[in-house]
Amino acid sequence: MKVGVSPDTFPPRSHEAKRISVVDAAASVFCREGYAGANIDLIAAEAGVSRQTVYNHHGDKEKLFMAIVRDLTERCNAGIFATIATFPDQPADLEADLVAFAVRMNRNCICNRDGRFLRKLIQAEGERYPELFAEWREQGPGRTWSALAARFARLAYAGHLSIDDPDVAARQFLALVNAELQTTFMLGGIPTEEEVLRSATNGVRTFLAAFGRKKAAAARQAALAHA
Amino acid sequence: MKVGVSPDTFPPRSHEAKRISVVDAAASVFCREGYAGANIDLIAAEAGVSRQTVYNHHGDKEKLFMAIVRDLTERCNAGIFATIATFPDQPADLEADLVAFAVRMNRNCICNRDGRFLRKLIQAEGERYPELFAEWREQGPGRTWSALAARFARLAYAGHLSIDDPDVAARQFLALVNAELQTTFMLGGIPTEEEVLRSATNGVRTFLAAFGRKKAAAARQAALAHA
DNA sequence: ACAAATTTAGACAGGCTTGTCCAATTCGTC
DNA sequence: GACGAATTGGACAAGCCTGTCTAAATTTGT
Repeated sequence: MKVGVSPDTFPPRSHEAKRISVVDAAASVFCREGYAGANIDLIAAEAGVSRQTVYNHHGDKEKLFMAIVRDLTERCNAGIFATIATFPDQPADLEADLVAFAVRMNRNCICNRDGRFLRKLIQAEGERYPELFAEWREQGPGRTWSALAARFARLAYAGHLSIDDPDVAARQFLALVNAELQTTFMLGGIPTEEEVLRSATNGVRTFLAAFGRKKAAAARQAALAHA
Repeated sequence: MKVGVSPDTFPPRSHEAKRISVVDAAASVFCREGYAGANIDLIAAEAGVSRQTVYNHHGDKEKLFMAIVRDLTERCNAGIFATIATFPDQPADLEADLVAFAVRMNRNCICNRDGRFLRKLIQAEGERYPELFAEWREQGPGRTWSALAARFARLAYAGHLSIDDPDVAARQFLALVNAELQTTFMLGGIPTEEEVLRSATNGVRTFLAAFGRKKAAAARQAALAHA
């Protein structure tokens, strides 16, 4: 929208800076206090601006909330796709590469500020704003899991894995590498680097035991036949 | 406190009935609206009592909230341990029995009213009441996972599974059988019976591919040696 | 049927929050 | 240095919510 001869300078500099400041503070307060408990005065104070400035920029408590969610959704999706782009398509050491990928995924998308905030807002207010979070649902998990599934399918096609349903495998991969962080996530905490690494290591090990090419394939076929 | 010759009849009947009614309504409203957004008038109306009765029984909004959380925690833990007691220690058909167990676990503990409510309250207000939820953390996930790990260890000892670390296996089991329900949980929804069954089936299949006795053991050892 | 306890509806004060308005001040730009 | 736009602090009305109080109505046990 901002079309001008000299880009990025037309709107006054600190105007946009304050807007960002307000958005950041609002995300933090909405997360901490919930929608009803979030207090515009507190947001303004935390952003270092006056209450009137908050209203000037975003008009309304509800509009402000919507802006926050859209902002977080956009940034999180961008981060997730950027990280999926680093998927090890041609792994040197499959286990080590997948562990590293899982750690990146956690650090850059799930444990970082935006990820934690968006998750909490969705959990807390998702039912109240269906249309807002339906957008997230389609753009986020839907596209993300497909993209990840495509990478796993390619890895299987190249002979590194033995996978029947790449979509299922992708979801299970994410579930496994986060298996030991659930309690921490539940309480809104931030796992340590070591916890993230251990959960990813254990998760990838089990994932490869199930989907690895070597001998697991036989066991997997046996299990399927047995069912 | 209620010491009497004829137990359970000393306090008037509908007194306790109203108390339960208030607790149920409060759980629902706290969940839906968040702590700050929960409105005592609405709780009273939803419970079919007057506002004053709510105050007579629980004294305070915060005390009421505490009572709700304690109540839910207690009931959920009881349900979880009751369900763990149905773990297939001597499986006829390991895959089918584990799938059935996973479905029971989901239906009776995670997807039911108490489970969904407690999860949402912990996520939303956990940081605000650390001592309250610390109790849950120790009594809930801590003891639950240990108990489940013990069952898996017994299954491995009996030769049905090949497990190195039962605690890790137990957490991964739960993560796998819930892998496809994450998005639904996140938005507070209730998965259909079919979704629960499919997620459990896929999860158990992968779990057995990784920890099953037949040939996966060899693959697992290979993966370990390779790391 | 009686007496005690509980419940109810409504009014009420006190406090907090949202959103608006306005005059004074500061900031960025020419 | 001067102009215009943005920001500030504060006051303000309106509404909502909590928690208390009261008198009337209802329920309970005997």
